Parts: sequence; C-alpha cells; structure tokens
Amino acid sequence: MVLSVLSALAEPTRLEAIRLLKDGTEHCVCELMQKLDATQSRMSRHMQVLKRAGLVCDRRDAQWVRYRLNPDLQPEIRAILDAVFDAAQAQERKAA
Amino acid sequence: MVLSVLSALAEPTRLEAIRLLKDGTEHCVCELMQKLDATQSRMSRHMQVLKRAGLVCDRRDAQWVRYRLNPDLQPEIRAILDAVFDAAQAQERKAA
DNA sequence: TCAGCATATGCGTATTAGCGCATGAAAGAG
DNA sequence: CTCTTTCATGCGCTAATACGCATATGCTGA
Repeated sequence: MVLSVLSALAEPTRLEAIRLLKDGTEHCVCELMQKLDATQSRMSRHMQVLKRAGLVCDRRDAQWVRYRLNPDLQPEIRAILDAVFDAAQAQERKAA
Repeated sequence: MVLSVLSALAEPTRLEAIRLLKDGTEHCVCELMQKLDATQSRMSRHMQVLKRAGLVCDRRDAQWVRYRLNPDLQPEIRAILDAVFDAAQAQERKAA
C-alpha cells in the first residue's frame, strides 16, 4: 500500500535507515542504532514499521538480525524511494 | 523539506486532493470537499497542511479560495508525486 | 547450564494528528 | 447594512504515534 509506505518514510530516523539500506547490503540493528544515534528499542520499533510497510525484510543470523531492503520491492515503490532520495539530495545541494 | 512532503502525502484525503489538483487547474474547497466526501473544516485543514508543505498554493477569488498545485514546485518534488501516483495506479491494476 | 550479547516487546506516558462543532472573517447580493 | 455563501480557525475530545524503561526471547560460547 502506497499510504503505508509514505507514512513509514515520513519519519527522519526511518528515512535515514532506508537510505543506509539502499546500498543493497544487510545491516544489523546495532549498526543502525549507532549510525542513526537511536536507542535500541527505538531503532527496533522503527524497523518493524518499515517491515510492516513491506520496505525491508530481516533475517536471523546468529545473535543478529540482519535487515535489508526488500529485494521483492515492486519497481513502482522503488521508484518512490529513488525520487525521495533524489529530492533530499537536491535539498542538500541547495543548502550548500 | 522532503519529510514534510511525505507526511503531507501520507493521509488518504490529502493524497486524493493532490491527485485532483494534479490536473493543473484550480479547485475550490467546496468542490474538493464534495468530491472527497469531507466536511468543510476537515477539508480546509487538510489543504492547510498541503500548503505548509509547499505542495499547493491558493488564491482568493470572490467568495472562493482556489487551490492549485504549486507551479513553482521543485522538479524533484514533482518527481515524487509522479512516482507516488504511478505506484498507486499500479496497485489498482494489480487489484483488478 | 549459565553468562552475555543482540533484538523484540509490554507498559506507561507524552506528544501529535485528526476530527466535529461552533464561530469568525471575507466577499458578493439585495 | 444585512443576509448568504465560502472558507479558516479556536476549542475540546479521541486516537494514534513515538519514546524510555524494564524485561523477555533467541542465540553463542564457556
């Protein structure tokens, strides 16, 4: 659902998480919380929101849970992500 | 700001309002509330949110206030809108 | 089995969003 | 000036969201 995708992205920490995951590789929660300066429970819950929106999927790997961008993401949803980060980047360029 | 755009779009009535405004023409609040089955105050407030997000602008015309898509919308933001409605349309096709 | 690390979640709380109702404000008609 | 139409907004309520803290769960390794 497009609406749940938009709500999921409309939060700074979640948007940054997706930005990190957009490199296509896996990232565990502990890495994300460090890079995004979030507490553990906060980060975990945000990742649940992204998961429920279908944007990411996770995999248990020993003690860790590895999150990655959902590889089966519909191309149209992926296009939204591209447009969003493109716009964010354009903002940064303007600010500089 | 990309985040405020995403929050603004992450609500069904507002998203539909933008869809209506995407035809490029002006629409008054009374028309929008009829087409979107919203009360007057609800519709008005939703339009304020869209306006604060920079997505629409308004113009007083006699008793009416005509809303239209912000003509100075940054191309990158417009690209988000296109991607969002493209995805929504793809959803509908899948449902059918 | 126990200790320890990584993650999820129940719970309580604070903030925010969305809404209806009533009212205010702008503009036209008579 | 008054009445009507159109739209915005103050107020109060409710629901949803976000958060921290504490705890539970899953896994590893000694």
